[in-house]
Amino acid sequence: MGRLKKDDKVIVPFQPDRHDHGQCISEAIAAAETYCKKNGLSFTPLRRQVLELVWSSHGPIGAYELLDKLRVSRGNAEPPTVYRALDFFIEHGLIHRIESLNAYVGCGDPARRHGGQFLICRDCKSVAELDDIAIARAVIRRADALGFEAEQQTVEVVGRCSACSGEIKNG
Amino acid sequence: MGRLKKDDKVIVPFQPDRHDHGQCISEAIAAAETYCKKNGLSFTPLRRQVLELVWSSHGPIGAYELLDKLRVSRGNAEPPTVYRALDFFIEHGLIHRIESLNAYVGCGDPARRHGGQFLICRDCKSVAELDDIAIARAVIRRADALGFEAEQQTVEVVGRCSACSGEIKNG
DNA sequence: GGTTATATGATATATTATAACTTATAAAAA
DNA sequence: TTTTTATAAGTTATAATATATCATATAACC
Repeated sequence: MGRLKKDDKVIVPFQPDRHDHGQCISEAIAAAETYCKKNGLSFTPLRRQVLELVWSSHGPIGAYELLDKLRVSRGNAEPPTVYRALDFFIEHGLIHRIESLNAYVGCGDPARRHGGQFLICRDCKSVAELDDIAIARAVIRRADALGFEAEQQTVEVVGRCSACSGEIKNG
Repeated sequence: MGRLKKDDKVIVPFQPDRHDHGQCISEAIAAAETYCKKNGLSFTPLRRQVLELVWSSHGPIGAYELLDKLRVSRGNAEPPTVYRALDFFIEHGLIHRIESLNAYVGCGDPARRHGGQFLICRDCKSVAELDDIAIARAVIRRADALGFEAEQQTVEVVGRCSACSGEIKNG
């Protein structure tokens, strides 16, 4: 394995079962609320609820799965309700859309502007979000060499996480 | 601007109007046919036609747009016809799917195995495919640092191509 | 030629997302 | 504080993308 260098972060690591999930969610919601307050964005009850649902899945979740969960408390919810909330958060960097899964995940670091970088385990479906500046820079460097002004970059890597590849080796 | 180094390629550059398109298509089809022959894959008339249509758009094209074009000569074509052909080519690396656009492009270099790296111009909608080893390596390095076995990586960069950003500067 | 595998045709339906119009709520201006 | 304006949410309908399934045809193999 390589080593982590400064400037690199694993925003959301692979450890779905090894943390206090409830605390994880409430911290994310609090951070989002703070972020919205600072930026004059309205953090409505509906939006809060949608964000909580996204975080409580703690992995990518689809819009319609989200809608089902939302309907538990809001029986009348319809697709636009969910999509509007998702769009709002995506626009402000609080949720990322994973294109290759048509699914959504909470962003662990909304303050720092970044494109999405995801490691997606094809076995356990868990997703780790990165913020790897070496990758981002390599992208910008090449875009620049072609006179292309890069505004938003998305990196989605499919493979096997350490837990899942370990399972095969061991079992 | 930076410089291009060895090992780096621009597979499909931004130059939608500056090349012999007919030749470009026929070369791609010929390359695909050769590739299929070498690998024991059946390059049927239907598949050939779908691949031609993808290449003739010379930019990302959606499945249903493709279906419409296919129906000009095959009035009975239905979605599965298009999706099967697309899936076949994607599986064998002859077509890439651009996730953020739900669209498909011909791959200019099927022999060399690679994930998709795309620069997508938000103004003129043109797409350049890269095969930048520095980017790919940066991704693999970080994945490796996390014990993640990267199998397939996709990089999609949205921004403005040189022609479009030039137009603004000049006009 | 008969058997098997592969490809395509055809019908139906699933999944994901948005348009457009209405009502409610909040923020700003008068 | 009423009016105005902007923003958010409710509601209905439909668009856009993709797949499941079963039937038929074609190619490859024995």
